[in-house]
This record gives sequence, structure tokens and C-alpha cells, in this order.
Amino acid sequence: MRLTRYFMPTLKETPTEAQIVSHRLMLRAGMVRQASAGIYSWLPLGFRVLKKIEQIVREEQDRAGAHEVLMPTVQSADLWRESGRYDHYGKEMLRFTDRHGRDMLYGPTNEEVITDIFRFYVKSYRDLPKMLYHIQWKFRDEVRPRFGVMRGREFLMKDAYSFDLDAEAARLSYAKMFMAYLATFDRMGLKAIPMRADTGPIGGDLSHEFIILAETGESEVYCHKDWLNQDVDAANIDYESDLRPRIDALTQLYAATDEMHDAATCPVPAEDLLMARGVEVGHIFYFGTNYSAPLNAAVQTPDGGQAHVHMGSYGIGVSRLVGGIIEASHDEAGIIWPDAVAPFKVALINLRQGDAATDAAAESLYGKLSQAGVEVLYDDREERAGAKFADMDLIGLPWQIIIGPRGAKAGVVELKRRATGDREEIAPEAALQRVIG
RNA sequence: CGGAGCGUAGCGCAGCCUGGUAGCGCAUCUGCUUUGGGAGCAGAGGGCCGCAGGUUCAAAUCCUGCCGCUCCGACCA
Repeated sequence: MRLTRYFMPTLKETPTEAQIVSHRLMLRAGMVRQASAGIYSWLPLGFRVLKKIEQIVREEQDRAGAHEVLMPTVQSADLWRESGRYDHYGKEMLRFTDRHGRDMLYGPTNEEVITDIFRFYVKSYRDLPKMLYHIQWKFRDEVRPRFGVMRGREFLMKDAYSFDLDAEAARLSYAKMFMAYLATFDRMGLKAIPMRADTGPIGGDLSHEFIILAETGESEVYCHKDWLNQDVDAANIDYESDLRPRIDALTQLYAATDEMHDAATCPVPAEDLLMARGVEVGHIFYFGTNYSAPLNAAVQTPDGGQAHVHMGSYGIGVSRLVGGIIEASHDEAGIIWPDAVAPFKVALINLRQGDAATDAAAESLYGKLSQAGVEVLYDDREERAGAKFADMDLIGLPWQIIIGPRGAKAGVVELKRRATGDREEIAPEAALQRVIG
């Protein structure tokens, strides 16, 4: 992509409304524009990141055996009356009526709709287990939206739902999602720590929050410091096996959110306990028959009886992750994207646009990178070097290839790794191979 | 939902107290010079001063109401 043809409105100064670093950087990098409180438009650069994250989530859900569907954003109040949640959900639910006076709502979550789908089609234990998910915009009318996309009112969420014959089977599904979550966050370059969490009014007796550590996180968390070095070996998961022993091994180290932590009973000695702040990026629940019973989602059992299915729900805040990743990965100059979610892999910087030699060298390498399928953003603007460096550091692409008149003459380019700042002068071909490899 | 603050050019801000027809920096456009970490000079364009009402000869400025946004707290299946 040539930057002169792209739409990437970077800002030199920070808009006053942005207080936390991820929000500031997202606005400055031209990723989002606030439409109203807690509601954002996604501009090209931000949208690319959002899609990258969404795709990783999708692939790991598929790998775990869940099937993607797409449910509507607008739901009928009737289903919520049936589950008993319509009157209890409160003002966070955006309610309205259609032209016929029917009560409608903008979905804050989808247990009702998915259960309705399930109960209509699935009648036999032979069809279990099943896991369905979708990635859809949600709306929760938060009293006080803040932190940019991390605590918006409208947000993109992956929510999955599992259906099993009994509690024992449901725990196997829960375990699959548990590992899928670890794999998902691992692929994004994040250290996400599963923490025992309060199940809240949703009920059930098994719940974990997945928290990534960041100084500006809104949750206070406690965990054993060895968690930081624990390897989840995410690439190597057999979803056909019983994953519970593996999870037990992984979760031997203590980790709990503020609500669940009690200093008096905490098993970790003080010197090993890490008190930190974090961003909740995922939350999983097993809640038994809390929805299947009132909505009467039942299957026939082997002995000819009827049983309400045991369900779990599993959420990942896709749009929140964009902010969360920045919170966890940035420096003074700007964002440092993990490779897997970067909007482009390489920034190709022509330091002297209009100079025949540098133009030729940059154009040539741009062509080769594009040919090789590398996502490259080519800064072909007629700006001074300093402005280009500042913008490219700000948007934080993993690699920068810098071509100036000196290098063009000597037949070398400068390859810079954004995360470390390491730079070396090498031949264009060598740089090409490095960013491909 | 309690408390506090802010709305003036695309962004950051001054002007308001003490009323007199709107200014600075950056950005944008033109020209020249410059060119490896947000250049220099010269010129130019861009404003229902959040909205509505009131006071006044006169309102960005004073008064009232409303709207929007932000921060602290509570909240966050």
C-alpha cells in the first residue's frame, strides 16, 4: 500500500479527551474516530488490526471444534421475557420499539437467541456435544464509557456457547474453550492469565477470566510470579483428548481476580505473589441449565427421558483486545504491534522521495515485497525524514526498511526492528528475505 | 447514578473575570530554499465562539435552560 493513496490521518498532538495510552495512540495513529461516547468508527488502519484479531479468534474457535454462525444485533424482547432476564437486566440494555410497537433490544449478549436456535433443531443426545459461536457487535449502555475502545458501549465480541448432555460432559467443553483461549491469546503475542472469577448473577460454579497484564488495566489481580514464565505450548493441543489434566497442571500456580482473592487464605507466600493490574480480554462460564431450563432446551436421553442441556458461554472482547494489546505493547514513540496482529508487516520508508536513486531502490523493493505477499506500507510521501520516522514509529509496524540517498548509492538499506530498535544495514535482497522469514 | 470540569478553525490552546464585531502554535494550500529523527522564509484559505432564550446601544464574554464530551467515585451478566 502506498501511503500517499492510503487513508491514515495521523495526529501530531493528542486530543484532550484521550486519557489512557492506548486511546491516545489509537487516535494519533488514525485508527479510530469517536462517533459519540463509547462508540467508534474504525478507520482503515484500525480496521485491519480488528480483522487480524478477529481472524485469529475465528481460527482457534474452529480448531477447538466450534462452528461459526451469525446472530442478529437486534433481538426481540419476548425471548428475554421467557428467560426471565428482560426485567432484570437493567438500564445497560438498550431497548426500543419498532413501528408496530413491539419491544425490541440491541443485543448485549446472545444466550437467549442461541438457545432458541438450539432448542428448535436439536432433540437428541446423539447430536451432542455442540459448540456454536459468532463474532458480532454488542451494545451495553454503560453508565460511564471510558478508556477508548476498551470500555465502549458498542463493541465487537466473540461469544461461544456449548451444549452438553450433563455436567460432566459440559466440563469437557469448558476445558476445550479454556485451552482455545490460551492458544488464541498466545498467538497474539499476549500473556493472558486465566483467573478464577466470580460467576455473578449468571450462576454456575465454574468461571475464569483471562487477563492480560498492563499497568493501566482496570482490574486488580493477584498471581504467582512464575506465571510470567509459564509456557502454554499453545500450538500443540489435542482437542479430542480430555484437556482437564493439562489445565490442572497449568493452573496449579495461583491466579485470582480482586473479588476472589483473599490475602488471609492466599496460598502463595508474599515474596512470590505478583500484585498487578490487568485488562480482562476473555471470560468463560459454565452455568448448567440456567437458560436451558426456562427456555426449555431439552434433548431426549439414552433411556428415553428428557434432559435440559448443560450450557457454557465463552466471550472474547475482540475490539477491546485492540486497546489491550496496545496497553501491553508500546513505548514513548508509539505502538509496537505483535507480528500476528500488525496492520502491515513492513514499513518501507523512502527518505528522499523525488531523488531518482532512492525512488528507484524503494520502488524496486516495494515491488518485490508485494510480489512476495508481504503486507507492506510504503511511505512515499514528500515529507522530511523526521516526520516519516515519527509516523512509522507511531503506527508501530514490526519492521521498518529505510532507504535513503546514502544507502541507495551504496546499494544497502537499513532494516529496523520496531520492538527492539535494532537496526542493520544490509542488501535489499537480504532485507527482503529477513522480513519474509 | 453521586461529585467535578470542559465545549472558540482539522488538532492543541488563549481571549471570558472587567461586554465593543476573534487570536496564537501546529496542520492545510502557493512559491522559494531545505532534506537521515516532526525544517526555514514569504504569502493565503479556513470560525452560526455547542444550541436556544434573556439582559444590553452592543454578547465568545453576563444570566437561564438544554445538548454534547471528559475526569473521580459507584457500577461493569
